[in-house]
Amino acid sequence: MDLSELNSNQQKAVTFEGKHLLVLAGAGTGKTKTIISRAAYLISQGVDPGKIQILTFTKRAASEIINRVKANLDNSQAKNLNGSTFHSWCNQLLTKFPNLFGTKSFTVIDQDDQVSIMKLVCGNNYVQYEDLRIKAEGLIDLYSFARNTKKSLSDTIRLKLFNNLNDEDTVEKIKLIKPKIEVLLRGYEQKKKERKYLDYDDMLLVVAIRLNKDPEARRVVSSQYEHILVDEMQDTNPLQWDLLNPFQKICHLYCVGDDAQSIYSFRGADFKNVHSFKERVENSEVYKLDQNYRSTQEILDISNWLLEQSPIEYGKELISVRGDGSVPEIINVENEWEEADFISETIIENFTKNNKTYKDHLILSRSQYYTRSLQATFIKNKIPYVTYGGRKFMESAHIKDMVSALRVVNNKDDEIAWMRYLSIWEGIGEIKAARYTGELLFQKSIEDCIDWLKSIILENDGKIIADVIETIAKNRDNLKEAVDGSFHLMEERLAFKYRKDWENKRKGDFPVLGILAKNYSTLGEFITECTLDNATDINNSPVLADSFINRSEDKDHVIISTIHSAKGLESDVCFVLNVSPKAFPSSWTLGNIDEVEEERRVLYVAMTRAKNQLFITRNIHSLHAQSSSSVQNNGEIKPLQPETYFLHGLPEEMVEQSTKERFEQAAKDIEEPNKIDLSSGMDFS
DNA sequence: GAGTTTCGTATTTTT
DNA sequence: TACGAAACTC
Repeated sequence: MDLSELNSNQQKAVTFEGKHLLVLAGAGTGKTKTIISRAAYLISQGVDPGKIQILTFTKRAASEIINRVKANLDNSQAKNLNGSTFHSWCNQLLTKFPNLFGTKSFTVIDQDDQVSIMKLVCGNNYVQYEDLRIKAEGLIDLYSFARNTKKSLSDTIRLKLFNNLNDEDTVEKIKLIKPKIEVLLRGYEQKKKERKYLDYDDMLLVVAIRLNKDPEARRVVSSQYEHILVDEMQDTNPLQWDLLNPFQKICHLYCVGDDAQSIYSFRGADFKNVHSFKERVENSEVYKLDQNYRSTQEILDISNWLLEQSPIEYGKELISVRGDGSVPEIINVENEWEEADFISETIIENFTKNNKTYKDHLILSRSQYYTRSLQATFIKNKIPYVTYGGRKFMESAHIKDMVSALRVVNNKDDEIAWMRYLSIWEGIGEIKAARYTGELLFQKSIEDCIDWLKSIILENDGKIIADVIETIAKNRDNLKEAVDGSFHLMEERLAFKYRKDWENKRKGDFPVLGILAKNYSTLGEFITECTLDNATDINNSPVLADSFINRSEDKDHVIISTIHSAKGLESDVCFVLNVSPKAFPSSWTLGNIDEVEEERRVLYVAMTRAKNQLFITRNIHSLHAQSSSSVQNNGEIKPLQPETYFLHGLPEEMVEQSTKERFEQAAKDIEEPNKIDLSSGMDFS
């Protein structure tokens, strides 16, 4: 274990000898490096790698950390090191100790499934649902938020639906709708129980509750772990804290985080939690890292400036070890196509003339949705790219269809899966599917279900409906065969259902699913892992790394990422898209201070990804709208306040506005925002 | 009742 | 986009 590459503060943190530690590390100060070195250090000190558990929020972060620890040591030394997301860790515990947690057999459901169940419940409780203008999605959001933050339903309703107002009028309104919402949420819980479903939050909750109240459970689990290493501590929510808390009695907690990078409050995270670490954890220390190794000083200057404008005191000033570089540039564009053109041109120029690779470029967007035109432009210009944080493989409709067949074999009471599976077939719509599902739930075993299917729907291609299930049931021990065999039977129907983009988009996913399946020995494991593991980009999947698909790290391509998915990433040249009024902060925040400040941190995270060059694009039309007023969708005219734009008041010398000719006029307009402009910001296209 | 087409609408962020 | 609801046809 070589400590010479670490500075003295990092060394101090890595070789910490006390019980528990929180490392507060600003952006680019070596947070990931510290956690990696810590794991390697512990192993080199003789700790059994199997007794170290690294916890992260995304699968990618987990596998990256594990891989880098391995690279740090002789490969075999770190072989049993555990790294997983909070959810997949809990799943391991639930599977490993089914008796302890009372989880003999269960099906993990994702958000789509949650919504499907909630829709069923709303249908059954029309009286409550009728005049409640909340969609099933909204109800699930409320439910999940309340459980993650451990807030009461009333408080959650106030916070989410009434902008946290507390006046008499609001209190009355809440009193009125709360009982209705409660009936629906209880209905949802009932359904979950009946069908043995665990949603994402349940996975954490079941483990947390048991560990907190049962010393025996703590004893059993404590024999498994000595050190828990937590990445991105600022993003933990009260529920996750409940999960970690019991471990302070039985393990060493080693947490790293940065309050200025907390961007998950929508999931219940509260960055102030890191501030109370010392009070909540006995025998703990807090260390700080503040030397930035990533970026040039100019990039840190604008990032520091952004944080200074916040009413929240972060007490943070990043200082660059690397020194000066070039000033960040703001590119003012007409529209997103011009934005896309600018980025394409810059990348191509860097690639052909400036000796840079595609990989040196990172493009960050507030939302996945916004990168559409950019992706189109990249395709046109033949710029290779990958996206992080996009639609997920396992979430795509055709894969879910196939998985629904696997699910009913795994758990024949899986109502949602039966509905989906039956609806695939010709002649079966919502009504018939519901009727059949009702019958199937009465059957004792999957074999009975197969017999029932055969007996009832032999006409048309009815037989195939049973055959698919039978094929899977027969191949429970050979999942690849189960997938390939059932696909063979379903292909014709699926090809028809998705005929619009079957050949070039969907068809190829099924062999991939088969390869994924090969790695699992039981259906339950496979289904659960697929649900939890956002086996997102197939290129990056550790499971597929050894198969025919190359790993994305080996290829050269631009990365397009949402800012949320970009934590931990860094890049030579970084573009932050559409930093315009009403986008930063988003008009969705409605001026709610906590949300606005979170948006500020989102932008902060984005800016601090850049090593040498930071490009910020923005739309000139929204700048004009800024100085006038806007018509709300209720017809009300609401004046916009200039200070609700993060870059308002940015000192001129901190950035360079684009010098390209076609941007010059725009730059002038920004200096004189009140000038009447005939192209008043209305986009008639 | 099922299937098809069209239209509209809403799209922050993730496990 | 892309998904769902509504409108239309069989």
